[in-house]
Amino acid sequence: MPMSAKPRYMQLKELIINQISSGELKPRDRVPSENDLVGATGVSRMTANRALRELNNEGYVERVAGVGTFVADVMAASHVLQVKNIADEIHERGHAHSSAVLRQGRIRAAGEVAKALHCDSGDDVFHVVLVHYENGVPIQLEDRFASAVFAPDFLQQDFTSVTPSAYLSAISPLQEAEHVVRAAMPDAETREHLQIDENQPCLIVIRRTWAHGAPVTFTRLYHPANKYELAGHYAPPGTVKSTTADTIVLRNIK
Amino acid sequence: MPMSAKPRYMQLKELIINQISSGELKPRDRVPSENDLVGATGVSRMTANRALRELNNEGYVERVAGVGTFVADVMAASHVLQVKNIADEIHERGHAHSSAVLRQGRIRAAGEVAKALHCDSGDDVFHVVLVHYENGVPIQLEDRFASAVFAPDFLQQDFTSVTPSAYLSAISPLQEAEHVVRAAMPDAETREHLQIDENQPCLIVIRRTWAHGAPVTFTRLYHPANKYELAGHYAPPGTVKSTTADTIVLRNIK
DNA sequence: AAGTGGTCTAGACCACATT
DNA sequence: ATGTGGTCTAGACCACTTC
Repeated sequence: MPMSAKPRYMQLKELIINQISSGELKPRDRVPSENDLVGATGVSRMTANRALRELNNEGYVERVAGVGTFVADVMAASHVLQVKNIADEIHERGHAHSSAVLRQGRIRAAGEVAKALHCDSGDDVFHVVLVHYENGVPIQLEDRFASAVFAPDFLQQDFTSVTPSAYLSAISPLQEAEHVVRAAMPDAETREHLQIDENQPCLIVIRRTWAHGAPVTFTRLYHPANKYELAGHYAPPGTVKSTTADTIVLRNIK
Repeated sequence: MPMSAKPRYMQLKELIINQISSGELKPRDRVPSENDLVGATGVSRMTANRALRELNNEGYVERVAGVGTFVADVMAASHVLQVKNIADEIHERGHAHSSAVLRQGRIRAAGEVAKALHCDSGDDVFHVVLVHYENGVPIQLEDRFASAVFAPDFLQQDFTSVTPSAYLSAISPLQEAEHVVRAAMPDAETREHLQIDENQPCLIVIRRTWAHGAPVTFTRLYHPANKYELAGHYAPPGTVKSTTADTIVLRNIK
């Protein structure tokens, strides 16, 4: 009965998306099979198939023939503009990653930070500053704020072994991301931490991520402009099946 | 008869993609309807429907209920990392766009340019340099090289009325794009053209686009870093139906 | 053997555009 | 009136994994 405004496959999709968004279904959880949906909702199998197939194409779930359908892992994986872990990027280049934590604590949100995280000035948020090294060369200063309610164990983490990005991704899949890329001259402190040459700018990536409809992290990433650049490649869908979104990664210049 | 390696809907998709890639089907051309495919290939309508529906999701075609299916316009439109026309961006902000052509001619490809366009050193390529102004303020220096075989009328265009980007998009839909974002100090000439303050870096976007499997343009875009930034937003598929890829636009700071 | 996803069929009804 | 896409059904066969 296509009386209802929305088609049935769409209703099924929204049903499952809501369960994922609310946390009712967590990453790696099993999603109702096509036959489950047929039995539970009375649709035909083709309709259930379309719902799950589209959720798969959109990155919400993973399907394995003969096994089942599962909530997509970690995050909408390669979807969110390749929010790749800096440590993974470095390891993929065959280099050694290390990092130093300059600060890890609690801070009162104010101004830009409060605005970015949708909280009131004076609210407690977590704050971590660390420098990432590639083969001992500093390549990124990470200045990150995280909502306290979202990541209660934030202060107990050892961010030299698991990056903040990896830790936060493990807590909950990110659902939305906002990026800003800027160029600017570094201040004295940044220049020292990144060992930036005199008169060299830095490339700044500002990122905000959402989970469950609310912003959870606000991060500023500073990179020495003469050593690193952002690279992105887009190929038409279908040629590569892995992702529908563009991928952008930080890479060495030259 | 699912004897063939590839599923039939996939074969149909590839058939149509090939016709688009080869230029046999041009933007706005009518694509065979579902019933056409049923009659021509003997598949069921559901199979033809899936092929065309997926091509639509992937941006190759546009479908209009009651009318027909057509090759997607201009380019995989919003797909290629929102390769938006700078003039359109400025107009969307309600501002006035103007531009000045500094150079428009033929040049022998060499070094980086030859490599980027996959042609031999010494081959002729077109070269245009122009400055774009927003309300009279210079915001972008465009340094563009275009394959001569791809755009034979390049030298006859008036790029102050139609930007090179718009002109090239109209010739053929772009199929692949590569971006690099860097920060660097401008050289003296660039600083003068963009009226960049002393000691201010610029944000550089380097873009290469493909059509029909070969690179056709290679462009360097320089922006005053204290006035402009790149902003991108990613929302999960399904929430917004327009595009599956991220969108990144140049925008004012503050 | 049972369950899963992957695909395909041959019908069907609908809302909508064009003619 | 015809053709279009949009959706849905109730079956079917297959390859695969798990038990």
